[in-house]
Amino acid sequence: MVRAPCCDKMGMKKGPWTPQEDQILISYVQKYGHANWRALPRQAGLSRCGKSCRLRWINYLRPDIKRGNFTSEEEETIINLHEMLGNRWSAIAARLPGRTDNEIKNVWHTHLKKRLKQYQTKPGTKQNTKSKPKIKCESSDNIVPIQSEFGNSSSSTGNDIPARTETPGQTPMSPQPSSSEISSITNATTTTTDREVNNTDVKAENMDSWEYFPEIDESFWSDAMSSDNSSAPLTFEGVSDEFQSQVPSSSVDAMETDYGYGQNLDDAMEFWYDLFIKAGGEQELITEFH
DNA sequence: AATGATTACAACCGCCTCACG
DNA sequence: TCGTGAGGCGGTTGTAATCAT
Repeated sequence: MVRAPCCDKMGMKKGPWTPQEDQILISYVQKYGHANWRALPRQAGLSRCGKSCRLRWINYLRPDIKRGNFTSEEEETIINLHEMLGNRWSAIAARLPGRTDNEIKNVWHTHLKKRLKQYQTKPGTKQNTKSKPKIKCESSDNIVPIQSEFGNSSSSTGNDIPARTETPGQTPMSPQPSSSEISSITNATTTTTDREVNNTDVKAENMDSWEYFPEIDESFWSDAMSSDNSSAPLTFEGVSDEFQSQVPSSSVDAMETDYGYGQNLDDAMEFWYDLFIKAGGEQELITEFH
């Protein structure tokens, strides 16, 4: 089914929004809500299509939007979530309050991807056999995976990194990144993040390695997908006893709260993957899903 | 100061999913 | 079951701002 874009309608304005249009949209949404985006512009007196109004509201005008630069902690979170979720920007945004999928997508493409690729392509960089890039963090023993193969992440554009020279206030790009350089990418050492949990639990065993997280290949996901039970909640009993023994029940409770546990297969996969990562366990400990 | 290159980000486009009749 | 409309998502583009030469 092919449908003409709604903005093709005659008279629909395109391009940047004016402050007046913003004010009209804000006033209308605050007064009447946005139950029907398609009807909204006509009712509000805007010469925009509903899709444009929705986008403007969600990405810019919402009162809970957090403006300003991303913090290093937020960037680290994006990197970690992208490692797990791939280009599922809305899913990543759901875990970053006040940030939109569009904003995260932009910061990924303009900042993070290029920086990570810079490190990835440097010869002599220690990588594992599957060439998954790893970044060594400021505290010397904090190591974070940057991209995964199964994440189908956005490194396929083939664009070269521009040979831009360093400028004040800009993140330097040297062939062998120093710890301070790396910290500009992943600088959270005191917040409660996934990686911190990992650090606490696992880092002592991996002090000299670029392998921070255990290797996970695609069989992890294919095993899960092959269960073909997308509507059934995945139970804790669906994971091997050996893995269960590694995970405190309090961790499971907390993760269930975060993930809306059992809603669908994707959620459950994320749930167990995160749990698996936090536990610092070995891949083979998750062998089947119910 | 001029100009071209690069970056940052708002906005658009097309496709997909889901609800509903 | 199928067609349709609407919302949502990810990819891409347009352009203003910034920087380097």
